[in-house]
Amino acid sequence: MSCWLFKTELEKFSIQDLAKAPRKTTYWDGVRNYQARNFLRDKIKLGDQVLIYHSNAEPSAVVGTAVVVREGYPDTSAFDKSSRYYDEKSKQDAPTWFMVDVQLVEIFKTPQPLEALRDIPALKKMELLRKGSRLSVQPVSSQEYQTIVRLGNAKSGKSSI
DNA sequence: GCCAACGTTGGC
DNA sequence: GCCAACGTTGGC
Repeated sequence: MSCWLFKTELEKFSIQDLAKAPRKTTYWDGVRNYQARNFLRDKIKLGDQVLIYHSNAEPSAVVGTAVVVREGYPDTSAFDKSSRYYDEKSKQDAPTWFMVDVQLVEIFKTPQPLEALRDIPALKKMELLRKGSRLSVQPVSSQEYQTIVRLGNAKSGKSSI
């Protein structure tokens, strides 16, 4: 069982959109970075836990959790000419891009803004907090995951640590 | 296979 | 909207 963090731009797809989706489940399409693709295709397994992060938000924050309900399969948006994620190089019989399906677990009572996470010693090494980090699908240690979930479910941001 | 130019991400 | 950091592309 592994833990991950998925970024999404607030205005494109939010955790509230996920909550409204049928069975609170969505395919995580549009990832167009090879390192992130490799995680989606090879490493992310059924039942893995996912932190959902809103980027380009006020403030940008980890806002909840989801669980992987389908492992990597071809990202069909790459084949769709009308999609903003269309990629002519990705072929049906040799897809370049992959996606997984995730189901909402919970929306945090207390979203965890980037700025606050930077102050938490247990998260010192977290990929999200590295300068210049842009990876939109990234591994998270179980300790980091648990730390953030505990804070997210607490009534106020910092008291429980 | 180097690297400059370009495009994108994402915090601020 | 700015721009730093990063990834990708393509000429050579």
